[in-house]
Amino acid sequence: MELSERKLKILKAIIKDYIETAEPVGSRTLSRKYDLGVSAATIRNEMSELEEYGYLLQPHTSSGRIPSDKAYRLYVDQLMESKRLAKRQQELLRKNLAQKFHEIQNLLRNSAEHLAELTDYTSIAMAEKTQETLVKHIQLVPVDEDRFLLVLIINAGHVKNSLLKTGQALNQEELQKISNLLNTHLQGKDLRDMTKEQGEIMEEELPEYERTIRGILLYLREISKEIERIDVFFSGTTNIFNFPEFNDIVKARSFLAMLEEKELMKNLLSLSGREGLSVSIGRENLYEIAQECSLVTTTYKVDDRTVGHLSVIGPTRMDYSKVVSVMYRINRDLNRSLKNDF
Amino acid sequence: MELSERKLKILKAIIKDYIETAEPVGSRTLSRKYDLGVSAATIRNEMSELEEYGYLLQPHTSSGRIPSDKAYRLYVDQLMESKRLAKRQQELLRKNLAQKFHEIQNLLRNSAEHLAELTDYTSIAMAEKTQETLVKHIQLVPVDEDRFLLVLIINAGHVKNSLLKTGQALNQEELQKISNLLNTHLQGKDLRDMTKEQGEIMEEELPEYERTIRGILLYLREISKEIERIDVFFSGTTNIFNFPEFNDIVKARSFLAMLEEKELMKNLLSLSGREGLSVSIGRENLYEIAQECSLVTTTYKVDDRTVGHLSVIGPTRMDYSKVVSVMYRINRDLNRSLKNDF
DNA sequence: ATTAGCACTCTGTCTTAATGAGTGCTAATG
DNA sequence: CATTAGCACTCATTAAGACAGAGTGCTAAT
Repeated sequence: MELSERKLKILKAIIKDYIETAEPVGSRTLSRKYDLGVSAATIRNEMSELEEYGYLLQPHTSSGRIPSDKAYRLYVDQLMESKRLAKRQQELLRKNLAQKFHEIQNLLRNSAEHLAELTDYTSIAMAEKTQETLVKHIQLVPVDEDRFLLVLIINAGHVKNSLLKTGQALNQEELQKISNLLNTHLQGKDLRDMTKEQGEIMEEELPEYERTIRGILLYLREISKEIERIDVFFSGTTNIFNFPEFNDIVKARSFLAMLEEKELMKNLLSLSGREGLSVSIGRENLYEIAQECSLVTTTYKVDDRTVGHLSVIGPTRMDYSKVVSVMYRINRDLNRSLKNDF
Repeated sequence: MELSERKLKILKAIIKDYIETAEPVGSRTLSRKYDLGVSAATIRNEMSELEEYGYLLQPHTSSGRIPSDKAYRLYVDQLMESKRLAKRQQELLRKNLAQKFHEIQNLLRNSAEHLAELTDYTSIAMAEKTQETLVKHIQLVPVDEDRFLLVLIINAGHVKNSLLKTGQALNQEELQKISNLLNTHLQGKDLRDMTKEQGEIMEEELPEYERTIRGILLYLREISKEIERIDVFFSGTTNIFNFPEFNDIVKARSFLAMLEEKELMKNLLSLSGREGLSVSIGRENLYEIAQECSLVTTTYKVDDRTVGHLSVIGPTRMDYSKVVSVMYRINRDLNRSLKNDF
């Protein structure tokens, strides 16, 4: 079903107006505000047809019309024009680019903060949990008489460390000996598979360090849970109060409650964005609470492994043009950083 | 100015009732609901005097009265009785205790989550920024052909690490040589004082590793900023929607906006809690936006150094008795964990 | 000193009426 | 024949007025 040139023009005007004002738009306002070259009555007829086709909705019989999810989809895919970034935005982006980060989490978190400031919506950063937890390298580093630092490098480039108590005085050489033992036995093994037997074999080999080795094994098993923790950051959560659709305390609350559900957010982002930049609008989102929102999500990879998502969430009446433009830029910058630094 | 027995009894009843209902309480309700042994008229007279003394406020001429900050202060210091924890709470606390954490941040974050669930208010966890950033130990650990891991231990027990590129192939022995060099020159030095000259001296000593050393120095200077980052976590932020005093969208918004201001929160917590458990009520808080809230804050130390705060924030009409009881327990548990594990 | 009775105050809620933006339909127009 | 002007009708929002309910302060009685 192809829409006529004129219908597209009218639809685009309606969407633009609604994005701007959040008010249902009527035929008269439209003809007065935009130069469409036809009278209000004609627009009325066209609008009526656009409603039949499912592009417009009428909140009640005698009100103006608002765009449907279908209309936004058409708008995002075909109608909208990319926006030039404002000076203020350009500058912020330059700053974002200039900083250096040594952990992907911090990089994402920082970008999320800028993203929220640039778009005036709520931004979400998510550091993807590690899929595998294979031991790559273990190193014990001396600290005090009775403490040492265990450094654990996992295959995916993740590093974990922790101060552990020895229970016995150990010098650097002894620690190195234990490190070597651990590496020969555990390299390539999955953290979740640290069995008791594993420990016993090692303890037999260096029985004088039995207690220390046992402590380490215990720690490795515990840490595997911590590594799988999902990290989700937000910025600009209070921005939603700017939008009349969330002026209702119940709506605002359920929006914020949704953000607090980390598991849900994780799935939402993973589902919404798989490759590059993607937009999911209203009911396209699988979760009901998110169906009055739209998400623009970018996905980041290092060596073909997804390491994180960056996302903007707002009402379906979102300034897609602005958001997409900003995210394209951030996406480009971030990918550059990731390539260079990780 | 000493309050009579009867006045105290009435005041306590008013506070209890207001904490429960959030409605200004009048003399009739009071005499009907609580067994005070005197008529409504007498209560009226007493209330009128309590108002003169500054313990009660009257929102408008013909309404009931609400407690002032002064009244809450009296209540917290002298009137309230500690509450026994409910079964549900006991259980959650046991769970909280059972988990092991290897980073103070995670420990605090987790406790904050439980705290919010237990009290039905908003909880805040703050990991205090490190005051000093003196190098305690540096260790380089081999990873790939072209990458190694730098582990940095700072005096306060903080550990930072990062994957760095060598720019040249380095084996374990060579890395150890560089580690030793770094330790002899940098131990005890402040991270913020890493000067160029410092680097040049070291580069002269091992000129063949010039590039690597330069990279490390650069990293150390950068990381000093990251270490000072404040970490603030929240839990139960949407709980405030349960309270009628935040049913106004403007109030709710400004509350949430306050939480987003990390610097402000940091100061608020640091000021509010210095030792053990402290309560700051309404206008006792220095920041204006926090003056309709009360904070119950606990402070945590390791080796006499403040490492974090845990706090509950809610309306001044807070169930102090419940909150204080819960926090005493968490405080005890947490101090135990800190003593054992850090 | 305490209490019952009463007039008065203020808020919140409900009803009603007025306003205004918008629609759909019909008939006129180029 | 597509377009447009005109008109009756719908629905939401807002303002004003009426009313009930909870509370107070004061006075007089106990």
